[in-house]
Amino acid sequence: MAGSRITIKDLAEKMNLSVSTISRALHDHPSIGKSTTDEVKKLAKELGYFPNSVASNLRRNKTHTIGVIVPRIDIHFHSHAISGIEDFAYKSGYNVTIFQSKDSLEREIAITEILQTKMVEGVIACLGLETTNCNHFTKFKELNVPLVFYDRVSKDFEASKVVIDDFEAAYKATAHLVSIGCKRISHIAGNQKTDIFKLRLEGYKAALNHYNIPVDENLIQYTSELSYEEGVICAKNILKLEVLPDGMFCANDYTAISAIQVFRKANLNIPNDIAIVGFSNYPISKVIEPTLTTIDDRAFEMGKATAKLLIRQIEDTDHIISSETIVLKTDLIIRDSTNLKSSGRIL
Amino acid sequence: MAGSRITIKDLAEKMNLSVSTISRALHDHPSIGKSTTDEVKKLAKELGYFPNSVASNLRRNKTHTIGVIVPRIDIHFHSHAISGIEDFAYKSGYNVTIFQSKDSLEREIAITEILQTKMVEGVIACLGLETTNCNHFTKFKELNVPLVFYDRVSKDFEASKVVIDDFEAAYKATAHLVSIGCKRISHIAGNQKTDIFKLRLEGYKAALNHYNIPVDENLIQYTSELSYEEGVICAKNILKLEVLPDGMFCANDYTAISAIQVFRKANLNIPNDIAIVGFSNYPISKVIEPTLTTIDDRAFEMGKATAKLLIRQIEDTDHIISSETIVLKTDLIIRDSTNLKSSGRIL
DNA sequence: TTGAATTAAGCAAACGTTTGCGTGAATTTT
DNA sequence: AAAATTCACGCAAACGTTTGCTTAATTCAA
Repeated sequence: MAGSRITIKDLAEKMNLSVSTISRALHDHPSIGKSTTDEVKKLAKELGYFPNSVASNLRRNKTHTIGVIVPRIDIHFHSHAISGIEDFAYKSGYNVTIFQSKDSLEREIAITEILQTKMVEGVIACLGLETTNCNHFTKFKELNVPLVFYDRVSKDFEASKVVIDDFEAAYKATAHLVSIGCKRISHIAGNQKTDIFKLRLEGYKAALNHYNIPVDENLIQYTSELSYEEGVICAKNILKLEVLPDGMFCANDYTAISAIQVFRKANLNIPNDIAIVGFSNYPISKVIEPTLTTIDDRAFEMGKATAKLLIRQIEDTDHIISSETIVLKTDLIIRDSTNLKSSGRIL
Repeated sequence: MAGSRITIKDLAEKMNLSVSTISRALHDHPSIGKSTTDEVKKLAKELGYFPNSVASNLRRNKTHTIGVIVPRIDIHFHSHAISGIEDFAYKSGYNVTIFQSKDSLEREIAITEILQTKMVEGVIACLGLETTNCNHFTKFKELNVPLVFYDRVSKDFEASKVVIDDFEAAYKATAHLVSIGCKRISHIAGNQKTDIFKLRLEGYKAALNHYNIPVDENLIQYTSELSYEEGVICAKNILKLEVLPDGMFCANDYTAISAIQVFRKANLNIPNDIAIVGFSNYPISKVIEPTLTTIDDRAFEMGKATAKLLIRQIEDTDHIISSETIVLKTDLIIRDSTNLKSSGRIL
């Protein structure tokens, strides 16, 4: 499509210089005279020359491009992570090419194959739900292209990772419920094929254990996608119990919100009858009524940290780093959904 | 970084064939014998050969890459639009490289310059808030690289565009308020430097005119970013009026929600005291209490339509299309925030 | 049994840069 | 004034593909 793009060759002909001289002049190479350098640049500007980075990439074996694979772009968490990735990458002179796996293993594999052909200098990935093994990522190791996973990572695959401490966050959330006096704490869990949701469940259980509260499987609802709709179903299931819980930790904010609403429609008071903690700090959480206590998952920060780590590995020429795992701190944001009124439950 | 990538040349040497034969065999060129074609492919697979698309791109003058410029990725609307873009592009064999302008004109310009060097085959852009003229996009025209704007477009710049009919949507939203009996309708407006927000204001005014309701500037609140926080301020300003409005059309959902909450805290009933319509159909809108009547802005569809139009133009070899504008229909989604109880206001 | 057509492959240029090496000329050193 | 150094630039290969043009061998038609 490049209509009649000006090339270095054109400049060379116009100036009766060799292409190598032009190239060097444009890069301020010291072996080119100051005056010619200036004239070359001047002419380049006049003619509207701009370099063809594809050619340059080929020759220099560098693309300054990183490939990003996410399940879906339109999920709040990922769009924020991607924003962090793009922002850091841009400032470091890298471009990001984005692919969504749509949680399909097949598509995820196809994407890795595309990335392989594109000479990307690094890859960032967040695993799809269907992904249980990471064999399709080994090619990047073989090719020496740095790879960093974020959020949904594989325990079994040795690679750099950036995660939040889901276990600790869930523990913290559950402990918070205990600390305000909850004795029967329910949990809406995510897909247990995904480590992060497994960890959230484990953190929940660990906190209960620590406070000598028996784990009651009846209080645990499992979902496959943690969708709002699934949350409604889970909450309704909870309502069917003979003895209701007095606290609830949900593996994301959507389910927490649906639970709030189902419970309120059943004339339960949040937090006094059931205190609720979500996970992710979605914008909605500070707007819902009551505002939702939740875990801030640091999506933007995570994206930024991921890009930073990746670029460090790309630019670490002596390949000393083999793999590195960064665990980001989370924050428990306490809001009204766990803010018991003094008139509330007796501790 | 490409450690020891297998190239066509390697295959050629191993098989005592020329590189051109290998290349043709890999592409099922008819002038290569069936048997050699098969053998070449077999060896390619064995050795783990995969093409270097950078080299191929350079030679063929095609990158199958489209560049996307958005203000921010982490805004719900854009993340959905990008999702639509990526999805359609992927299925059509294109990759997307994403940049966020952060609403900075300077950065937007810098991005267009980067894109120019990258041989992208097409560009999709949503203008940043600071962008008032589009001179930095003319280079794409000159280079014959197709360009499609979406959502925030420039009236003065001739190019393909995909938009929703903001005027009609705003008109529809306002008319809906009138239809349920509102007589004093307020508006929270967006940045008037941006066409879409101007159109929303105009649609609002047009509907009032049509129903012979005088436009009262006191009822119109202007914001610069339509943020939640600005919405709170606007709503509080409205509360200071001597005569309160009985309806309100907000240029986005965030401000609508903040208004709902401010009004409720002031002991006003939504919708009976003030009925409220938002804009964009953010996920939060169907979850807030009361659920919010709003305009569905078709973000995903818009992204998809944009990518479709762009790719059509890329592949339209005889460059017949000069520019095309697609206007997407919007839907008014009626929910509780305008669902007057029969016990409500007397019509 | 020729000549023509077909088949299967190779040669080499091209895409636009970058870069190691080479080379005269100008400048400096001794 | 000769030698050494520096300066400013050119030559040509290279990055990995693709592709127009040839070419040699085979097959076919008459």
